[in-house]
Amino acid sequence: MAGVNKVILIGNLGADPEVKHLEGDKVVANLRLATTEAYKDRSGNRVENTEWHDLELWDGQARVAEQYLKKGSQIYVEGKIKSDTWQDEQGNNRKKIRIRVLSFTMLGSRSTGQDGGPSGMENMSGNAAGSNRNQVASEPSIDNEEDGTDDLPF
Amino acid sequence: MAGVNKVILIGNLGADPEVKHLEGDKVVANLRLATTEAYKDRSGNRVENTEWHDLELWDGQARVAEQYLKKGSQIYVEGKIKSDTWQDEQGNNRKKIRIRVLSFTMLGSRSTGQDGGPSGMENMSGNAAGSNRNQVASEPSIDNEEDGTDDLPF
Amino acid sequence: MAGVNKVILIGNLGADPEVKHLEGDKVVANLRLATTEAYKDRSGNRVENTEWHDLELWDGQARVAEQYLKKGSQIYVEGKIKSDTWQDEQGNNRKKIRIRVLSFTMLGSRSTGQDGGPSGMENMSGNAAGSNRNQVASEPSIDNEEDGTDDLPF
Amino acid sequence: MAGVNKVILIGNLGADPEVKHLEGDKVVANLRLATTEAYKDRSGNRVENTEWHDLELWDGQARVAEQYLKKGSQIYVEGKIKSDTWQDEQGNNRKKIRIRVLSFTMLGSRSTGQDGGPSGMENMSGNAAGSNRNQVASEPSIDNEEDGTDDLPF
DNA sequence: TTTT
DNA sequence: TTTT
Repeated sequence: MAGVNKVILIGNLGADPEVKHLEGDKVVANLRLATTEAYKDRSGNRVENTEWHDLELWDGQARVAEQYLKKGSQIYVEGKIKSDTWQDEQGNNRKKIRIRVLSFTMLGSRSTGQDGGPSGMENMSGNAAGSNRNQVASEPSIDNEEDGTDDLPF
Repeated sequence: MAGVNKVILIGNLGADPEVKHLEGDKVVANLRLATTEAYKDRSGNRVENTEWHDLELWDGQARVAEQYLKKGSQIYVEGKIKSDTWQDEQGNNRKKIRIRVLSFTMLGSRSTGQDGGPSGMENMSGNAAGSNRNQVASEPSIDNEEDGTDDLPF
Repeated sequence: MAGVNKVILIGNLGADPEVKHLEGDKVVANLRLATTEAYKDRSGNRVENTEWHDLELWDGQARVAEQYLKKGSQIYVEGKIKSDTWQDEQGNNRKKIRIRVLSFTMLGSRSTGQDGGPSGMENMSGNAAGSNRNQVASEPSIDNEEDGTDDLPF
Repeated sequence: MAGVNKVILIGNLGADPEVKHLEGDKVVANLRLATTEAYKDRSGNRVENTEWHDLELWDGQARVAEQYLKKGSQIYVEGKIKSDTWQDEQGNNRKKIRIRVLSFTMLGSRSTGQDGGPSGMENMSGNAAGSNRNQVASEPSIDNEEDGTDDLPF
């Protein structure tokens, strides 16, 4: 008991978020995130290795993702590992792992303009994504007033 | 903007929690936590190095700590670095750093049953302390003022 | 570029480590780790949810795991997500995710002395598994061949 | 025993790195890092709160910091809390906390030029700072094959 | 399949 | 001041 299941990622989106608006005001967003590491192999050659992660966000987080993230966005993500299991057509047990995102933050979104002034976006995203509210998160089917309006950048 | 300030500790309490019940139902608990690392120096001798951390817990967390933690308890802690600044008697600027605990979990409390106690204890603590709260985050049915006013203790 | 891919787990082993000694002195250990979270559903009922993780350890770490871990052991794990992909018999693309363990620490091994064993064990494991190595990592003045032999508690 | 002392930060440098080259090829860099969180107070007003951290890097990390970081740089940092204690002029015991950086990564340093091609810098920093080598930390003398063969199990 |  |  009393387990810990925590994932921390920094990477870039491989595509725009896929967002589904479900009944009852529920929203889910799926993201593909690439984390790349680089190291030198035995011969001293630089090797790059990219891992792709399937992220799942709900409700407030999903709405923020829909609005502010797009292909290429660099984000910091905090979440947990979550597996879905099912039987495929052949009756084999299958398992798929997703990262259930509990909080995220946009990175490096300095509005290109070195000092173009606050685009507002970063702040809003910062606020909404809630790097610091990462202990808060959102349960899909749950009225999640913690962050409440906070997950919504308005 | 959009920062991350996260601390993860595993260690043992150097003393029983110090708990203060304030007006307005607020509670604050202060803990001293030791994290010990061991390594071998150049001569191959084992060296131990202990770092002491000042932890601060509020309200729900503080109450759980008061009830279940004591000197020697091993815990997993998640929180953030928080500095207090003030002027000392000589008028010098002083600064003290504390870890504001956002969640914790009791470890290794294999009911050795030192002194009995409800076997359900770990669960309660696990649940209440919310090791899982931070993964799960929102307790559906629980008034979860966490970040709310909680970051502003007064 | 410059990604982060980090996993932090605390849980219990569902079985003894499976260890394979390969040619060339290489060793790999596979562990099944359960992380359990508890929360209350909308009706206020306590719900437990367990996630099973496939861990993979190499060489020094694997040897320590082989020697000191067993079914039921509670450990802290730090690692990264790593996917294997292949084609199954039907020619479908398949993917399996594992946690590549970079360090681990035994927890709560308060020598209840289930079956005796060297009381110094925890230290050795602590040292060897190197939970602290990853925090210590490089000591400025120390020739820190990293994980090298250092992962071996001898 | 077997403690964990881990700090994860994302923020911006308040000033250029202060670097000291010591005898014996040792180098130490000190950084001031700001992590900002934003939340809404009880009245719904947006509040920003900035925490300043004193970071300490050694050798390889210090050299990379010296070369690539400057005031305003956004970085991801992994390290541990480390306290220095001493007596001040009045004979009072004083304590100062620093974050000993074990790895860092530059963020958002997309060479402004959307696709200006690899400036090289990011890669180098990525490689050197070793977001992924973050369990490894600074190799005094660099050539950091640690994970090297280790990530390649054969 | 663990743990409480 | 903890723990091993």
